Amino acid sequence: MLIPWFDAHARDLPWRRPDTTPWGVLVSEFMLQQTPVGRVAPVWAEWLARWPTPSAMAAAPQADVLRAWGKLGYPRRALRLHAAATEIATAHGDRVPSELDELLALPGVGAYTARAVLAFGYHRRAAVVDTNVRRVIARAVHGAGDAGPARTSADLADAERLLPDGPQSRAARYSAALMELGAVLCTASRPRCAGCPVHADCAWVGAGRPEYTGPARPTQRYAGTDRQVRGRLLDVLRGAPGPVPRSALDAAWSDAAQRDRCLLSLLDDGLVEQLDGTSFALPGERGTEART
DNA sequence: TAAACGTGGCG
DNA sequence: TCGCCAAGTTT
Repeated sequence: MLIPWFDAHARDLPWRRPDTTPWGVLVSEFMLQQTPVGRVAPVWAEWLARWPTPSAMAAAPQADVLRAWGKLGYPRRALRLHAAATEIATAHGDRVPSELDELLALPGVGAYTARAVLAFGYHRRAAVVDTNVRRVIARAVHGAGDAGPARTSADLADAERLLPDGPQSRAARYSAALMELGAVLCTASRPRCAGCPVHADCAWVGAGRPEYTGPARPTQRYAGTDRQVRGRLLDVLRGAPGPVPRSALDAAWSDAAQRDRCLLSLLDDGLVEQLDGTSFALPGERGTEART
């Protein structure tokens, strides 16, 4: 019932097209780590057109990759994807690995992304546990109002137990369907149980849809945080055609102590390079003259 | 294990 | 307006 529903209602996302390569899937999964589908789609298309293979991306300077990443957020992901591309190009013959342990060894690839590549890139039997699947399992299997704190190995075991027997491609499709269910129907707020293909078997519905009772997720602020300051600084570098003088970065945030601390952390993360005493640039940037 | 890590849309 | 939330990973 879940797969037929998916057959009929799956969103037409660009990375789901049949001609998408495992590399295309890997790129999409990096971008989708904490960034909504709607913002990823246009950027993903540009990336695949520009860098259709891992080696193509590996050949690009990090600065180009960071600019192309734009405002997707968490730019360390762009650096890790570039590093993964380099490793795939040099150590895997330019082919995205199709073994779980090899995928997990790539920078920026964790339990979710590795299995997503197996399922969506290679149509292999793999349980994917993301925020959507965690919520669906919490409700449909355990009758809870929502997923509480991470229970990583238990969720993975639950998800694996749900996978249908038979061809691996069918289990892979089931994984996609489970995610889709959480993304479009079994949503965090106001789930649309009417029209849910597993409504009749849902433990949460069976229990009368009880409220979530677990601990509240810690609310994370953004305004005034180092994350915002780092974002501002990086935005200056992305927007400039080349290296910028320190004064350009100084203008991005008034609190000098916080600004300096954040610049140091960006340098430490490899997201920014210092070219000389007074000029800064995205890593791998060509050109040496600072512009005002 | 908890905290850090960007950004923007929506109710 | 503002809190919530979005296909996580790393340290």
